[in-house]
Amino acid sequence: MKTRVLAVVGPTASGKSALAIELARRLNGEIICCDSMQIYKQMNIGTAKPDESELAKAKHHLFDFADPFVSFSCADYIPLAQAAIEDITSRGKLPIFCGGTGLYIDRLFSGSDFTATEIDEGFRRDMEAFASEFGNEALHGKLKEIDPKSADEIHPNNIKRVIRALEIFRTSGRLKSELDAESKSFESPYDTVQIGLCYENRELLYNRINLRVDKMIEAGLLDETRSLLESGVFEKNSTAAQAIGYKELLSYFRGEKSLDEATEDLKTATRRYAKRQMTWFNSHGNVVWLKADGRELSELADEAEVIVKSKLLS
RNA sequence: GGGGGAUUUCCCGAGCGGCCAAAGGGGGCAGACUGUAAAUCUGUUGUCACUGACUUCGGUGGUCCGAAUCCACCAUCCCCCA
Repeated sequence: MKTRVLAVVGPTASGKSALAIELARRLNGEIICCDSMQIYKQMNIGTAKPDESELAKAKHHLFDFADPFVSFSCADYIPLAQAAIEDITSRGKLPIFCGGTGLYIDRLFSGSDFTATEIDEGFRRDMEAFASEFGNEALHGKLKEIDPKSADEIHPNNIKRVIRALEIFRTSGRLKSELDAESKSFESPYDTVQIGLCYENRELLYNRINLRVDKMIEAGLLDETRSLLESGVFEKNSTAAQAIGYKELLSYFRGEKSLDEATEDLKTATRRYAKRQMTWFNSHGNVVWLKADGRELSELADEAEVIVKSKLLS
């Protein structure tokens, strides 16, 4: 019998955290972060990490532990998440993933492993240089020679992915298209259910986002950004430096924009991110959607509880 | 009171007589995604009976075969002199 795992997914600001906590309470579960930014230390307000009172309501894993100066990736995440599942399950509890990083959940749930391939920073830099000198098409041409199938699926302008495909061949001697095909045949080691929060009326979600950003500013996002800025994280090309919430405020600190303008940029970036998440979750995994428009947490939790009990815990 | 400049499609902003439904960017909408994923990338964005037609470039009139582009007047905004 496979290990049962639950996930609460959906776009940013949709109310995932609160629902996950409530479900943890009702179903004897513990929460595991599947958010690529909430894992970092020193990034609290901007990533909307659960606060003290929320942390007190349920046991949380994989939040607030990574060093923002060290790049962290999906491949680093998977073994940690697997260990967390094992730990929680061994104590007779239900692991509940909560977060909006679709790729992490997708790879974890499908039993992917990245151990066959590696990263090669130097190679990446060389390829970037090649692309800027000879053009994206030329770089794409290299991939076409060794792995035409992948080349066909990756747009020439998406340099990062073209480079990764080349990197896979360089570090493992295997083709990305081949590895992808293999991974599709893996059987998931878990029995999973993904509960997604969606808003039929997009404006409602966007309002929540706008409001949350305002609250973040009130809660001291500027100070948090300033200290991260002073620490030098944003000069590093790390994953953490990409977090929405800080980089948009940088133009304010540099005196290029007013606080209002920078705040607007932050809201816009967050809304666009939410849209990308919706696109992802709509086409990955079998998400059971819960309409969240104007509904109380208890109501959503009731519905989610029924779904989980029938689909996962029966 | 006198002189000069501006007004472009949701926003910013090019265009300065035909090749303009109008560059480019932003935003919106849709999509992709297997080691940076809160990242990266793609498509689309006046209307319709959509390989064509129709309505748009502050307003009204005019010049011209033809105008967002030229002229006149009006409106609004900005700058300089008083």
